[in-house]
Amino acid sequence: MSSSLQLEQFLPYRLSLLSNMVSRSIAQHYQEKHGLSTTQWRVIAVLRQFSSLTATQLVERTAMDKVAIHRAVRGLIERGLLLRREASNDRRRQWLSLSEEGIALHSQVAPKAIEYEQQLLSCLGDTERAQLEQIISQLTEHASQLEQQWLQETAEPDQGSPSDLPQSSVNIAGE
Amino acid sequence: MSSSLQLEQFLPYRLSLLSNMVSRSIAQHYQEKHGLSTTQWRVIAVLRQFSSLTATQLVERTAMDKVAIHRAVRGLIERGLLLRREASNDRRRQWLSLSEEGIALHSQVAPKAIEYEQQLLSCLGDTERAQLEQIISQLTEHASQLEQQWLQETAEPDQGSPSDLPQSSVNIAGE
DNA sequence: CCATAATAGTTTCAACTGTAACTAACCGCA
DNA sequence: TGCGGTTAGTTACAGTTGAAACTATTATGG
Repeated sequence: MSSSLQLEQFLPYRLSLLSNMVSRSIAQHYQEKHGLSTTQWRVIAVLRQFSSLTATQLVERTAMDKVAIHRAVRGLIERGLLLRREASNDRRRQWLSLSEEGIALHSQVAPKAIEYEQQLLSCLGDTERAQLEQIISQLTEHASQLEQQWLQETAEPDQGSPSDLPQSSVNIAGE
Repeated sequence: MSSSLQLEQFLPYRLSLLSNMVSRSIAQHYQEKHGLSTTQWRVIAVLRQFSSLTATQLVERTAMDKVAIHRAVRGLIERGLLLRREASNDRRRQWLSLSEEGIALHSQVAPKAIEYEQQLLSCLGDTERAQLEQIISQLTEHASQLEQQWLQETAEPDQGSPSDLPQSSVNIAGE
């Protein structure tokens, strides 16, 4: 029983700390030097890979919600970093792609991001990196399933069993 | 060279995805069932451990900024979940502690959080869990150092060497 | 075909968040 | 004692965020 946790021991909390720190570090760079939000940078990164996507496809690929994508895209278009043209077969859709300037910006920022990743990982050996990759994949997939479950549990409208699954009577947790 | 990354391969992005998923799952529960924000829940969790802390100590222990803590605390006091009394020796400070109701609430939420952590980790073997713990610790410490560095780099007001450390000329990155 | 539903993108609004400024209390040293 | 500097907590404000409503267009099925 690894019950009786403290906040500092609690995996979700530690993950959140780490992730925030990492995000802040990189965001620092592209925000202050290039005036990009995180969402905007993600849009650019994804469009560099896929050349041309619709907003909905961006939503799928970046795991951000459509309002966020909309706003990011609007800002990028205003700055001339993105091009937009209507899809010929469906006038609701519009294809988005990087402009020359967008590509140029990407090639300024991407190396920095990669550099950061390298530096971050430099504290791990090759084996550890492989383990990390593997573990994150597993956790992500599993967490995605759990999210569904927990979402439904919460959504249940009636009494049923408010606190079934009597669980360790213990101490803490965060996040 | 692990250059030429795609967003889905980029560690900071993957970390962010995982962390958000995990946070959302748990937050789901204490937000919808108990009307607690993440910060509020963290405050409760920490105060359950330490019985009595000042706001400043909470800031240190939760890694959230003082305005966030202030607002969380105010909300909790209004709901009668927290007690506040002025420190005798320093009238600026005030000791915060859980009320009976606060403790009761904690004992409703904590098991759920622990249960979630258990479920999440159930997709890993014992070895993997140990590795994960270890790697996260290392990364967190290292990331904390890097954050300082990158912060300074950005803050540098002059030209100096805008892009020293010529790095892989490559492809992508997110976040 | 027309009516209904679904989808893509956009707008609105209210809540949340962080930065910076502010107030009150303490500290230290002359 | 009293004045600059520091610290604890609070407030104000401006920017960001997400849920839900809305518009325009396309798909469906009777």
